[in-house]
Order: sequence, then structure tokens, then C-alpha cells
Amino acid sequence: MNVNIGALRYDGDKESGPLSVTMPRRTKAEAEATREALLDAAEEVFFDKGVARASLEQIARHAGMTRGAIYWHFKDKADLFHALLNRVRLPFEELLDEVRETSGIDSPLETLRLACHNSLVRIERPRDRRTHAILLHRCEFFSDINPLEMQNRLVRECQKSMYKQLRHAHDLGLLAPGLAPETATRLLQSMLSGLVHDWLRDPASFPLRDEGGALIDTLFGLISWNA
Amino acid sequence: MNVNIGALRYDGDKESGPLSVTMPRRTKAEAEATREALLDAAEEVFFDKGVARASLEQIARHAGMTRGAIYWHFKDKADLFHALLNRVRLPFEELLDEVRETSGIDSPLETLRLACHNSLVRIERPRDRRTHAILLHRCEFFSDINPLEMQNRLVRECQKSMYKQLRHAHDLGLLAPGLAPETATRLLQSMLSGLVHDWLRDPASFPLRDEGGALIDTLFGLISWNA
DNA sequence: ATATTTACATTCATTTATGTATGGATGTAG
DNA sequence: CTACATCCATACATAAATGAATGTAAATAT
Repeated sequence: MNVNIGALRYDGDKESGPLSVTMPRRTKAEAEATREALLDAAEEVFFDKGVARASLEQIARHAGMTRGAIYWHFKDKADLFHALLNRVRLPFEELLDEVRETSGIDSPLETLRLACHNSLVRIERPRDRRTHAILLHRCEFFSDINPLEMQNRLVRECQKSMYKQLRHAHDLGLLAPGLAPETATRLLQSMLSGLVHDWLRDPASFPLRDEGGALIDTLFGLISWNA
Repeated sequence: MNVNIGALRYDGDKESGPLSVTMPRRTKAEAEATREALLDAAEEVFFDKGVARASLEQIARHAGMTRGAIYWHFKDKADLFHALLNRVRLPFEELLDEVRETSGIDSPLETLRLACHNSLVRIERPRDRRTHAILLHRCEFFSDINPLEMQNRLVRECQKSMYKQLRHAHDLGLLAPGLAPETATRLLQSMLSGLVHDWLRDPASFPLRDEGGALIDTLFGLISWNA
């Protein structure tokens, strides 16, 4: 079996148009590679021009293909968009699990703090950064896609995980006196949400890990009980 | 002079299409009224369908006009969009001035806190709410419009005003010990930004004034110096 | 070895939005 | 009372994107 994942076959035509006049069918591995290439191209073009203004023709050309390839691998633009988001999906709960497993910490507040730090690290990775920027700042609704509902689902899911930790911390008396876990949750979630929004709008304006990390630590210092 | 602002002339045709086959020119006041009607229609259609998917035809029909009216009053879609934003523009500094004038408070921290409350009240007004929702969640770049740059300008301007207040508060020893005014600024701005984003995405999910107000008070309680 | 399916490229028909050009009736200035 | 400018409606030309249909050579199954 000809396993050749990750490299498209070329036939001398170095231009970024269709590979040749009668380019034939590829092996399964090559087909999977072109699917990924199409997703990469969609990521770039969506990011640069916005989802609405990005045509499937531009995306296909950017990947060295034609629209035929897109319509083979994806139903339409919306389907392509969904596939794009699925590549970077990561529930906040899994970030918490990761922290719980790697570090031997049992304090719910410390676990949460580290998970927040890790979420910033995640979102700095180019693919995650661009994809989140697309979802937050570069797409409106179209066909059956409602990015606002998607964002809502993500936020609520994240809030739920945060609340579980802060509720636990509150029960252990770790929170500042008079601070309800519900309030602490909104405080943390809104701050992180705003921070990420601001940074994604202009990543060059400030270093996310540094300033964001300091902000997280400051907030956790403020909401923690201290003698 | 026939002053008749706020009411379009009808000629028996109650349908929402063009008023009549050969509807003539209006008075200056009527023309200004249709301009406002077009902006109202744009606000609604942009909000419902997103800026990219909203056609000028739909907007015109929604106002009981045709595209001819739009192209008379505005250069193109981008110009219409700009005019829409100008209706609700309000710098944060003016909110601060308003507080300084109406209340006799001289504490920079209290002034800032009240201005934050007032900003929530402002954004709950239907026109402000819809327009901000359009800018934040319902438009991508198109032609010469870059909503991300617009958002950036607004945020930086707001940050600047907040920082002036917090810097002043810090110099007066009003901030919690060890809390830099730069950090406090980011904390407050990110939280407010995230809060507004979340609320605009789904205004029914929680009451902004109540929960947001409580959040503001909590945060100011945390960042203030207290014996 | 043949038949079939796969993985695209190419072509075509349709839709949709835009910008402009033109027309026409009335307000308004003189 | 005329003349012109204003405020729109209508008509037209153009462009761009979509989705479906079709073609096709190689991979794969039989």
C-alpha cells in the first residue's frame, strides 16, 4: 500500500493552479492530505478576508486545487467551516483534567488557575489562534451556521467547569470572605473572555502569556482568602 | 415651511413597497425622515441577517423605499454602515465627565465606578444595544471597513480614560497594596469587555444592569484599599 | 484483466447583488 | 410663473459566487 501522507504529488507544474490539465485520482492517503490542505487554505483565506468574502474558488486555488475538490470533500461552505472548527475544539474540562493528572495539586483553586494559564498557551498556537479569531471576529451567520450560538455553547460549557471548581473552593473556605462562587465565576470568565477577545483582535498589541498570566494571578490573588 | 419631521407621506398605498409608481420628491424635512428611516431599517436588517448577508434591496424595502433612496442618501453600503455607527458613538471620557458634573464626587475610583455603571445603562438602550451587537458580532470586514480596527480604537480610548482614573487613585493610595494601576486597568477593561460581549450575544441570558453592576461593585471592592 | 469506484477538474446554468444611468414629479428659488 | 435642483423610482449592465452536471484517469476491487 502506497502510504504517502502529508505530501501532495506534483507533476512539474509548480504554479498554484490546478496541478495539471487531467490530474487523476489520488491514493487514500493523498486524498486525506488534500482534505487537510483544503482546511489549511480555508483557515488562511477565512482569516485574511473573513468568511463571507472568502469564495470557495479562492480557497481551492490557495490550496492548488479547484472547487471540484472542495465539493468532493465537503458539502458546502458551511460544512467546510464546521470541519475547520472541529480541528481545534478543546473543552475546558479537559484542560482541568490535564492539570489534575500532570501536577499533583489537589487545591481546586490552584487547578483552575493553572488550567487558565494553559488555555492561554493553547490559544497562542497559530492554528488555534487563527481559528478562534475566525469564530470570534471574522464570521457572521450564514446558511445553517450561527457563530453566536456556537460561542454561547463554548462559554457556558467553560463557565460550568469553572463554577464547579470555584464552588468547591468556596466550600473549602478558600475564597475571599463574602465572595459568592457565582460572582467569582462571572468575574473570571468575563475577564478571560475579554482578554482573549482583545488579544485576538490585535495579537501584536501585547504578549498574551505574560500579561494575561499576570492578570490571572492577580485576580486569583484577589479572590483567594488570605490572612 | 412645511415642517413634518418624523412622518412619511403616504398616498393610499399601505403596502411596504414603494409608496406609489411615480412618487415625487419630498420636502427637506421628509427627506431627512426617510434618511433616518433608512438607518433604522439598516439597523434592523444588519442585526437580523448580518451585514454581509443584508442586501441594500432588503434594507430599502424594509423602509418602504427602493435602492434609489439609499444611493441618494449614502455612497454605498460602507457609507451607510459608518452613518449607523455615528448615531450611537459615545466616548468613555464623556461618561466620566457626566458623572463628575452630576454627582459631587471627587474620588477618582468612585467616579470611574459610576461611569462603568452608566455605560451598562447606555448599552441596554435598544439602539445602542443593536448597533454594538452589529459592530461586535455581526460584521466582517468589507470594502474599506475594518470593524476590528474600529473596536481597537474604541477599546484603547476607553482604556486610556480608565487608566487616568486608576493612576490617580493609585497616587492617592486608594488602590489595594501591590496593585499596579496598569494591572487594574486591564482587569477592569477586560472584565467589562467580556461581560458586554457575553451579554450582547444573548441579552436574555442575564440582566446586564443587575449582574454586571454587582460584578463592577465586587471588582472595585477587591481592587480598593481597605483597612 | 476487466469493471467499478474514487478523486478530482471542467463546464454550465442560475442566482444575487452591485453601481450607474435615466426619468419624472415636486419643492423651491428667482 | 418659470426654471432648476432635489428626492427618489425604475431600468439596465455587469460581476461574482454557487451548485449541479459532466468528464476522466488512475486506484482499487473482483
